[in-house]
Amino acid sequence: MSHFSTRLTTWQREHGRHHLPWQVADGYRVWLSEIMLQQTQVTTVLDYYPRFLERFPTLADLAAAPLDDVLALWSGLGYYTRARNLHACAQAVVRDFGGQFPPDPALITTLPGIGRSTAAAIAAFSYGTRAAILDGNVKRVLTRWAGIEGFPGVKAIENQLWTLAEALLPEPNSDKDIATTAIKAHTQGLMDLGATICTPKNPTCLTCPLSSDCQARMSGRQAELPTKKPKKTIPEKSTVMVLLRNTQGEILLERRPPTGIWGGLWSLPEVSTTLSAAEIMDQRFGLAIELEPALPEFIHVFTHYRLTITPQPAYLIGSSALREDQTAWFSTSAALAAGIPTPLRKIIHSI
DNA sequence: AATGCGGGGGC
DNA sequence: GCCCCAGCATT
Repeated sequence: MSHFSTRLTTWQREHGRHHLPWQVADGYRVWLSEIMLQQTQVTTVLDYYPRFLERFPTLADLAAAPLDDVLALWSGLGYYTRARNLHACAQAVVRDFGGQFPPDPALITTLPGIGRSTAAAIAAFSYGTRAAILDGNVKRVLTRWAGIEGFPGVKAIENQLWTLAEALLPEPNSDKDIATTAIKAHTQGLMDLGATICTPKNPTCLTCPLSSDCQARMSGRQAELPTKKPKKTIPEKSTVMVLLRNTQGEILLERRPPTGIWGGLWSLPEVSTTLSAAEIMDQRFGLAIELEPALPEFIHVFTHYRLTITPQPAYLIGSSALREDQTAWFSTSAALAAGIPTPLRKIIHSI
């Protein structure tokens, strides 16, 4: 029986994915893909990635751009801290590393938005650096192959998986080209195996290069491993979003605080109930408004809570003058082109 | 060590 | 509905 990594890399070269747009030895493109792919499926990223690269062809372009432009292109992708860190990271790479990612993962992890696994992926794909990744795919492959019980999100299990991932890396090779090629095929192989063979449900073990000594397969525990995340009931929340339009049909948007949900995005002002909407809008923005009938409420689901949103249309009575720079009037087309959360996109499309 | 942070694909 | 996705930062 050949070594784990030998079987994996051989399989990857024959059956793995080779035509994803970020499979290039270019630190900028690799990094961008890795950030977009954090907790986000390949099919989703395939939609955003080319648009982003078209607007920001180089890392220097991204570093020089306004954050708002970055958020606009990230709109709908979620986890918006990633976009803010992406922008800050581009500037840090220009400032500290002359515009190129260093090949050492220990240096790469110091950059904003890049943790241990992402740093290893960037180093491995860009330079062939010998470093282990540990994403959702790898956790699934390794817990099954080694028969590791316990939710992989728990620190002790995760540490165990990191140790195993390191131990399974291809042996160092004095031939630099052989070594880098092996690292790339190994790293890509783990991801490809998790995505196409060792899937969460109904893994196709018959075509898996690791099945002969896979502990889960040998004991028929493919469905039990990896151990599921403990379930928790998610809370229900509700909000009223004030859809205020001026005489030109523009919408009042407010920039959200940099941290918390939808951090840094433009969104509608929120109030707790429709009853207090007019009063709050007067107090907070100095705007006199008149309410219209509320639009149908709808539910927006997050990973950690469900939010019932009531869109509350209103029109302006007096002046449209704004006293804060965190608020602004947007035409509907300008709003759709800005960094806004998905529910607001939905509301604008409904009016 | 646990929690917050989006949105959607796929079943 | 439910599970989970090329995780990280913060507490």
